Amino acid sequence: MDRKITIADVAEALGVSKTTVSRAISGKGRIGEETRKKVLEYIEVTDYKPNVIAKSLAQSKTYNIAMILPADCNIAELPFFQTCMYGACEAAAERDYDVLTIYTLGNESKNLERVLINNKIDGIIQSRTTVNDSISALIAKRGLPFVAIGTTDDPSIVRVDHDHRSACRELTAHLIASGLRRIALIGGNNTHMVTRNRYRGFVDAFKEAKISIDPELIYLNAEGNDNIDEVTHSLLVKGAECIVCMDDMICSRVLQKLRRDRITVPDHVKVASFYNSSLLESHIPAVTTLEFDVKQLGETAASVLIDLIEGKDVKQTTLLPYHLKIKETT
Amino acid sequence: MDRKITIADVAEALGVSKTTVSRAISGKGRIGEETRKKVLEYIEVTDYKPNVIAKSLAQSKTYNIAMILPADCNIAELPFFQTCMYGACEAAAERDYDVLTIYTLGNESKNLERVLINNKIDGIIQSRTTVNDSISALIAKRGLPFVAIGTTDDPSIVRVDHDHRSACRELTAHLIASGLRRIALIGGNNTHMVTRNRYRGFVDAFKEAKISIDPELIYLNAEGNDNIDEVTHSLLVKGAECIVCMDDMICSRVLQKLRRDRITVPDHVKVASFYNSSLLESHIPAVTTLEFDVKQLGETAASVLIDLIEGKDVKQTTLLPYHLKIKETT
DNA sequence: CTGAAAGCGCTTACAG
DNA sequence: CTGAAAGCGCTTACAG
Repeated sequence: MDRKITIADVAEALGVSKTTVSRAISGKGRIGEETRKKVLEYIEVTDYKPNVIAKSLAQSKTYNIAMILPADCNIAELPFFQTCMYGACEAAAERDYDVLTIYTLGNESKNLERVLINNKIDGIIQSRTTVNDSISALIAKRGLPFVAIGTTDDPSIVRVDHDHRSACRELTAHLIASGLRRIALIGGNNTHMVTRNRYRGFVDAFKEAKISIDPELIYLNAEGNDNIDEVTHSLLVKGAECIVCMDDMICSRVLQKLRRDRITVPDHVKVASFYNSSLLESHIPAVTTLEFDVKQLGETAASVLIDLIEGKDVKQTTLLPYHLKIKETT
Repeated sequence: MDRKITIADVAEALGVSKTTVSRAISGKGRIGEETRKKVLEYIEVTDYKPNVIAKSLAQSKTYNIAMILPADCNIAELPFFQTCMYGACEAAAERDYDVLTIYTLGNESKNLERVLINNKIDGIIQSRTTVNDSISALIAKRGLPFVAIGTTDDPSIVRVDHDHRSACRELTAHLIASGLRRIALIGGNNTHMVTRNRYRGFVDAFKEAKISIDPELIYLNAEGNDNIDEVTHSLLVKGAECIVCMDDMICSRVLQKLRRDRITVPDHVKVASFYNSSLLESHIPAVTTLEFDVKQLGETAASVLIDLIEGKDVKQTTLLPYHLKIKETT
C-alpha cells in the first residue's frame, strides 16, 4: 500500500494552502466558490480521505461515541439491547461517528472510567437506567454529552424513551374496557426504571377507570422460572381473569406454565404482555402486546447525542410512539 | 474542569525533557532507573494520563479494534454474538484497547469501508464466517490485522474457534456407542461455515463406526418454525431413533413439536443438541448437548488479534476445547 | 477570499 | 543515559 495522500499533497497539487483545502472540506470559513469546487473535485478524483486521528487531535474530538450495555442482562433482554445498538450504529455512521461498546456489571464501571480517561469518546449513550444510577452520576460529573435510554431520576439528563407509561396505561385500559376486573400483573426487576414506568401506566389505567387494584394480584421482581411458575399458580388460585406480563420472558414462561397445567388461553384466563419481541412472535394463540420500534430508539438516541455533541439544541425528553396489538389471548 | 495535564507539564515539573517522560512511560529506549522511578512516581501522584489521540497520531495507531457483527442474526444466535463481544471487550480493555462495533447485512460492507477509510482501527475480528466470504476478502486486501472466529476457506487467515468438528464427532460417536443407529440431523444455514463443520463431525463419527448415514435423515437449511415442525414429523415417520439438532433454536422447536404431538423424550425418541445456550437451560428433561465457552472465545480472538497488531507471533489456528454434557434426553 | 504559522500532545530518529 | 527538534496530519486564530 502506498503512502496515504495527505492534505499537504492536495494543497501542493492544487497550488493552494492547506488552510484552503481544509476549509473546502469542512465548509467552515470563507472560501471562493471557484476554489472550493476545484478542491472538492480534486479530492473526489484522487479519493483523498482526511486522517480522522489528526482531525481528532486538532479539534479535541474523536468522532466516537460509547454505548453502555449491561453485561448481566438476561437472554430475553438481549434483542432489545442488540437492536438498540444496531440502530445507534446506523445513525452514528450516517454522521461519520463510530460507536464503541462498554459493558458494565452492576455498578462497576472500570471500563467506562478507562475510556473516559483515555478521551476516546465524545459522548455516551446509556442503554438502561436504574434507580440511583451511579453510572449516570459518573458521566454527569465528567461533563461529557450524555443521553440515557429510559427514565432517569435526574431531570437534567437528556433522555430518549418509548412512552412506556402511556403504552401500559392504554393496554390496561383496553383490558378494563373489555370487562376484565381481576387483572394481575407480573413484573421483573423493580430497580429498573422501565419496570417502574410500566407499573405506573398500569396503575394510571385503574385510577382513570376508578377501580381499585387488588394488591394480591401484583407481583414485582418475579425473576427466575420457578418463581414465575409459582406466581402464576397462585394468581389463578386468587381468581385472576387476566395476567399481564411486563416482559416477554415472563410472558412466555407464564404461557408455558398454563399449557402444562392444561389451562386454556384465552378461555380460562386472558394473557397480555407489555412488550413484543420475537420470543412471542409465533405463539399460538397470538398474544396481545405492546409494540415498540427498538431500532428507532437506538437511532434516535445516537442522533440526539450527536446533536448534543455538536452543540445543537436538543429536547430534554424525546418520547417515541408505540402500537397496541390486540390479539387472541385477550 | 481544569485543563488536562500534558507530557510537557510533567517534563517541566520534573526538570527533564518530554523525551524522557515518554520513555519512562512506554518503557522503550534507555533510561536511568532513578529517572524512570521519579517520573513514574510523579505521574502516579498527579494522576497524569497520556492523551491517547496524540499517541495515536504519532504512532499511526488507534488502540481500537473492530468487531464485525451480523445485523441479520436470529434471536437464538444473539447470546453467542453478545457473549463473544463481551469477552472481546474485556480482553481488549486488559491491554488498553477498545472495541467498536460494525454491523454487516449479508455481503454489504459500507460501514466497514467507512471505518477502514477513516483509519479508526488497528485490526478486526469477524464474528462469523461464511462460504465465499467477501468481507474477509475486503479486509485481507487492506492488509489490516485480522482474526476470524470460525473456519475460513482461506488458510492464510488467522482464526480462533471451538473445535466444532471434533465436538460433534464425539457427541455423535457417543450416540452410536449407546446403540442408536437411525440418528437424524437437523441443521441451520449451510452457508455458515460452522454448520458445515458440525456436519463434518457428524459424518466423521459414522465413518469411524463404519456405519452408513441414511441421507433421508439429514436436513440442512432448516430455518423457520413451520419448516422444523414438518421436518420433525417426517423424521419420526422415517423411524428416527434420535434427533440431533445443530443449534438450540432448532432443538427447542423440535422439543416443542414433540411435546405437542405427545411424543415423549427420551422414551419414544432421543434428542441432542450441538450447542448449549440458555435457551435449553432449564428444559425438562435435561438435554444432552455440547458446551462451549463463548466468552473465552471472544477473549481469545481479541487477544490473538492484539498480538498480531503488536507484531507478536500467533498461531494460525487456535482451537478451543468443548465439553460433552450427557443428560436425560438420550 | 487566502495563506503562513502555530498548535493539538504525543513519539522517535539523531546527536551527544 | 538524556535532550532538542522534527514529525504525525489536521485546524484555526490572525493577518493581509
